[in-house]
Amino acid sequence: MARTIGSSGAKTMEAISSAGLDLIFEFGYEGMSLRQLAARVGIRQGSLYNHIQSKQDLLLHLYDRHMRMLHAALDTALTGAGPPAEQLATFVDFHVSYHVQRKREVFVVNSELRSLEPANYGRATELRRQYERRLIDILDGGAADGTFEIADAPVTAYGILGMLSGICTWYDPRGRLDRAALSALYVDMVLKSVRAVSR
Amino acid sequence: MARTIGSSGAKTMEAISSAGLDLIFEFGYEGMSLRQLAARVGIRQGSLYNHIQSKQDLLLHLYDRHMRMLHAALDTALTGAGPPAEQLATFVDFHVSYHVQRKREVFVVNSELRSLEPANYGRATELRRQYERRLIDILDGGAADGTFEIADAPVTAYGILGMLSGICTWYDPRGRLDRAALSALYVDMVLKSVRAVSR
DNA sequence: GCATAAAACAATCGACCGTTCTTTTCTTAT
DNA sequence: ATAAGAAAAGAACGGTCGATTGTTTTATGC
Repeated sequence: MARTIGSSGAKTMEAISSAGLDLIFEFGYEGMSLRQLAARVGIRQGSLYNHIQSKQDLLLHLYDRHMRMLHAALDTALTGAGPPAEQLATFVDFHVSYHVQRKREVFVVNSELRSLEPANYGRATELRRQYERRLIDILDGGAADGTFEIADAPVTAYGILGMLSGICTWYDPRGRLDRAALSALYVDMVLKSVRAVSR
Repeated sequence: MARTIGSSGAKTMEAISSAGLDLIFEFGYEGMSLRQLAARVGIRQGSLYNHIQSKQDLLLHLYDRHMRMLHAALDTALTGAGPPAEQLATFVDFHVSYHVQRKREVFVVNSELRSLEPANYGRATELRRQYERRLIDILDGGAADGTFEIADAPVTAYGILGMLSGICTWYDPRGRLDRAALSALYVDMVLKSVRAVSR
């Protein structure tokens, strides 16, 4: 026996990415073994190397894919947003929704940065820095026209992002709050925290 | 050669805990090897087992030690705090200060929970739940007497804790803000976010 | 100062790690 | 129909892992 009926490269790579995300979410990058991953995909461990160059390469692939999606989705969400308060509300709503829908991706990206090798780490943090920059710019804009009261835009941004990013560590879709209620709650909190007039 | 001059059980265990914290902070629990740890402590790897039962036991030890300190320190900080707004301000100030001073402990505890075996995991999350409970109670108190406007106390608490706990992932003591300034900024943000009258 | 316990050593275990290589089978374009 | 290439199986590799054992050395209480 060797190659099984119906196998296809693209589908297998997608299965590897998806299962890899699950396993890293559950056990961490170091804690996941390629044998585990192969077993879950339904192939032998050696066969993984028809699709990835190395374990590190898989992590980088997952990271890049996620960050590209995140930036693109944020672009779409912010298109046509008006004054700073509305921009901020839109940003928060987007961020919450994205984190609820993609818990695993976000958690992996936030917690496994340190497992990236130095060369990859630099590029990865730069992508994250760009994302943070988007929020800082919104805060600066609101501070400039007097909408917001902010002591330090970057630190405020880190605080907001920390608050929202924590969601993926505890949110349970079967819980008390649905996505919309959660988003509304956090939009309200954030706007108040920078003393913006609520929409 | 065997036991070295000046060796002492308690001192060695302390060195193991300290070095273990550093290594887990840097490489993660799965990423740290006991050989690495022993080398940093200055003993052979087998000698570690004179002080710990297993690698897992070390992680649990670090977790317990940290949580006990955290609860005790919070008790002290909250002693004699007055009305809800002051309690909340005290809580935030305490939490920020603690996170700044004990970056490594907090990061390890927050990010390596999943590496605890099921039996240990349950007890560990219970300790964390108790800590969250302290904040939820403060929020409930403020909501009851009209000081705070809160949609959902637990979710608000998770938001606040996420915001503050993120500090240990980016804070640099050599940076723009010192501990006091950082604390003041976050106290202000949190109080405003629940629409409490500032002190 | 001697007996006992504590703490370090060296050596080793089996298991598992990421990765490579060869062989076989399936798919697809001609 | 067939050749070519992709994708799988499967065996094997050198290393490293956490953990155990037996021995030797040091510290300490009587």
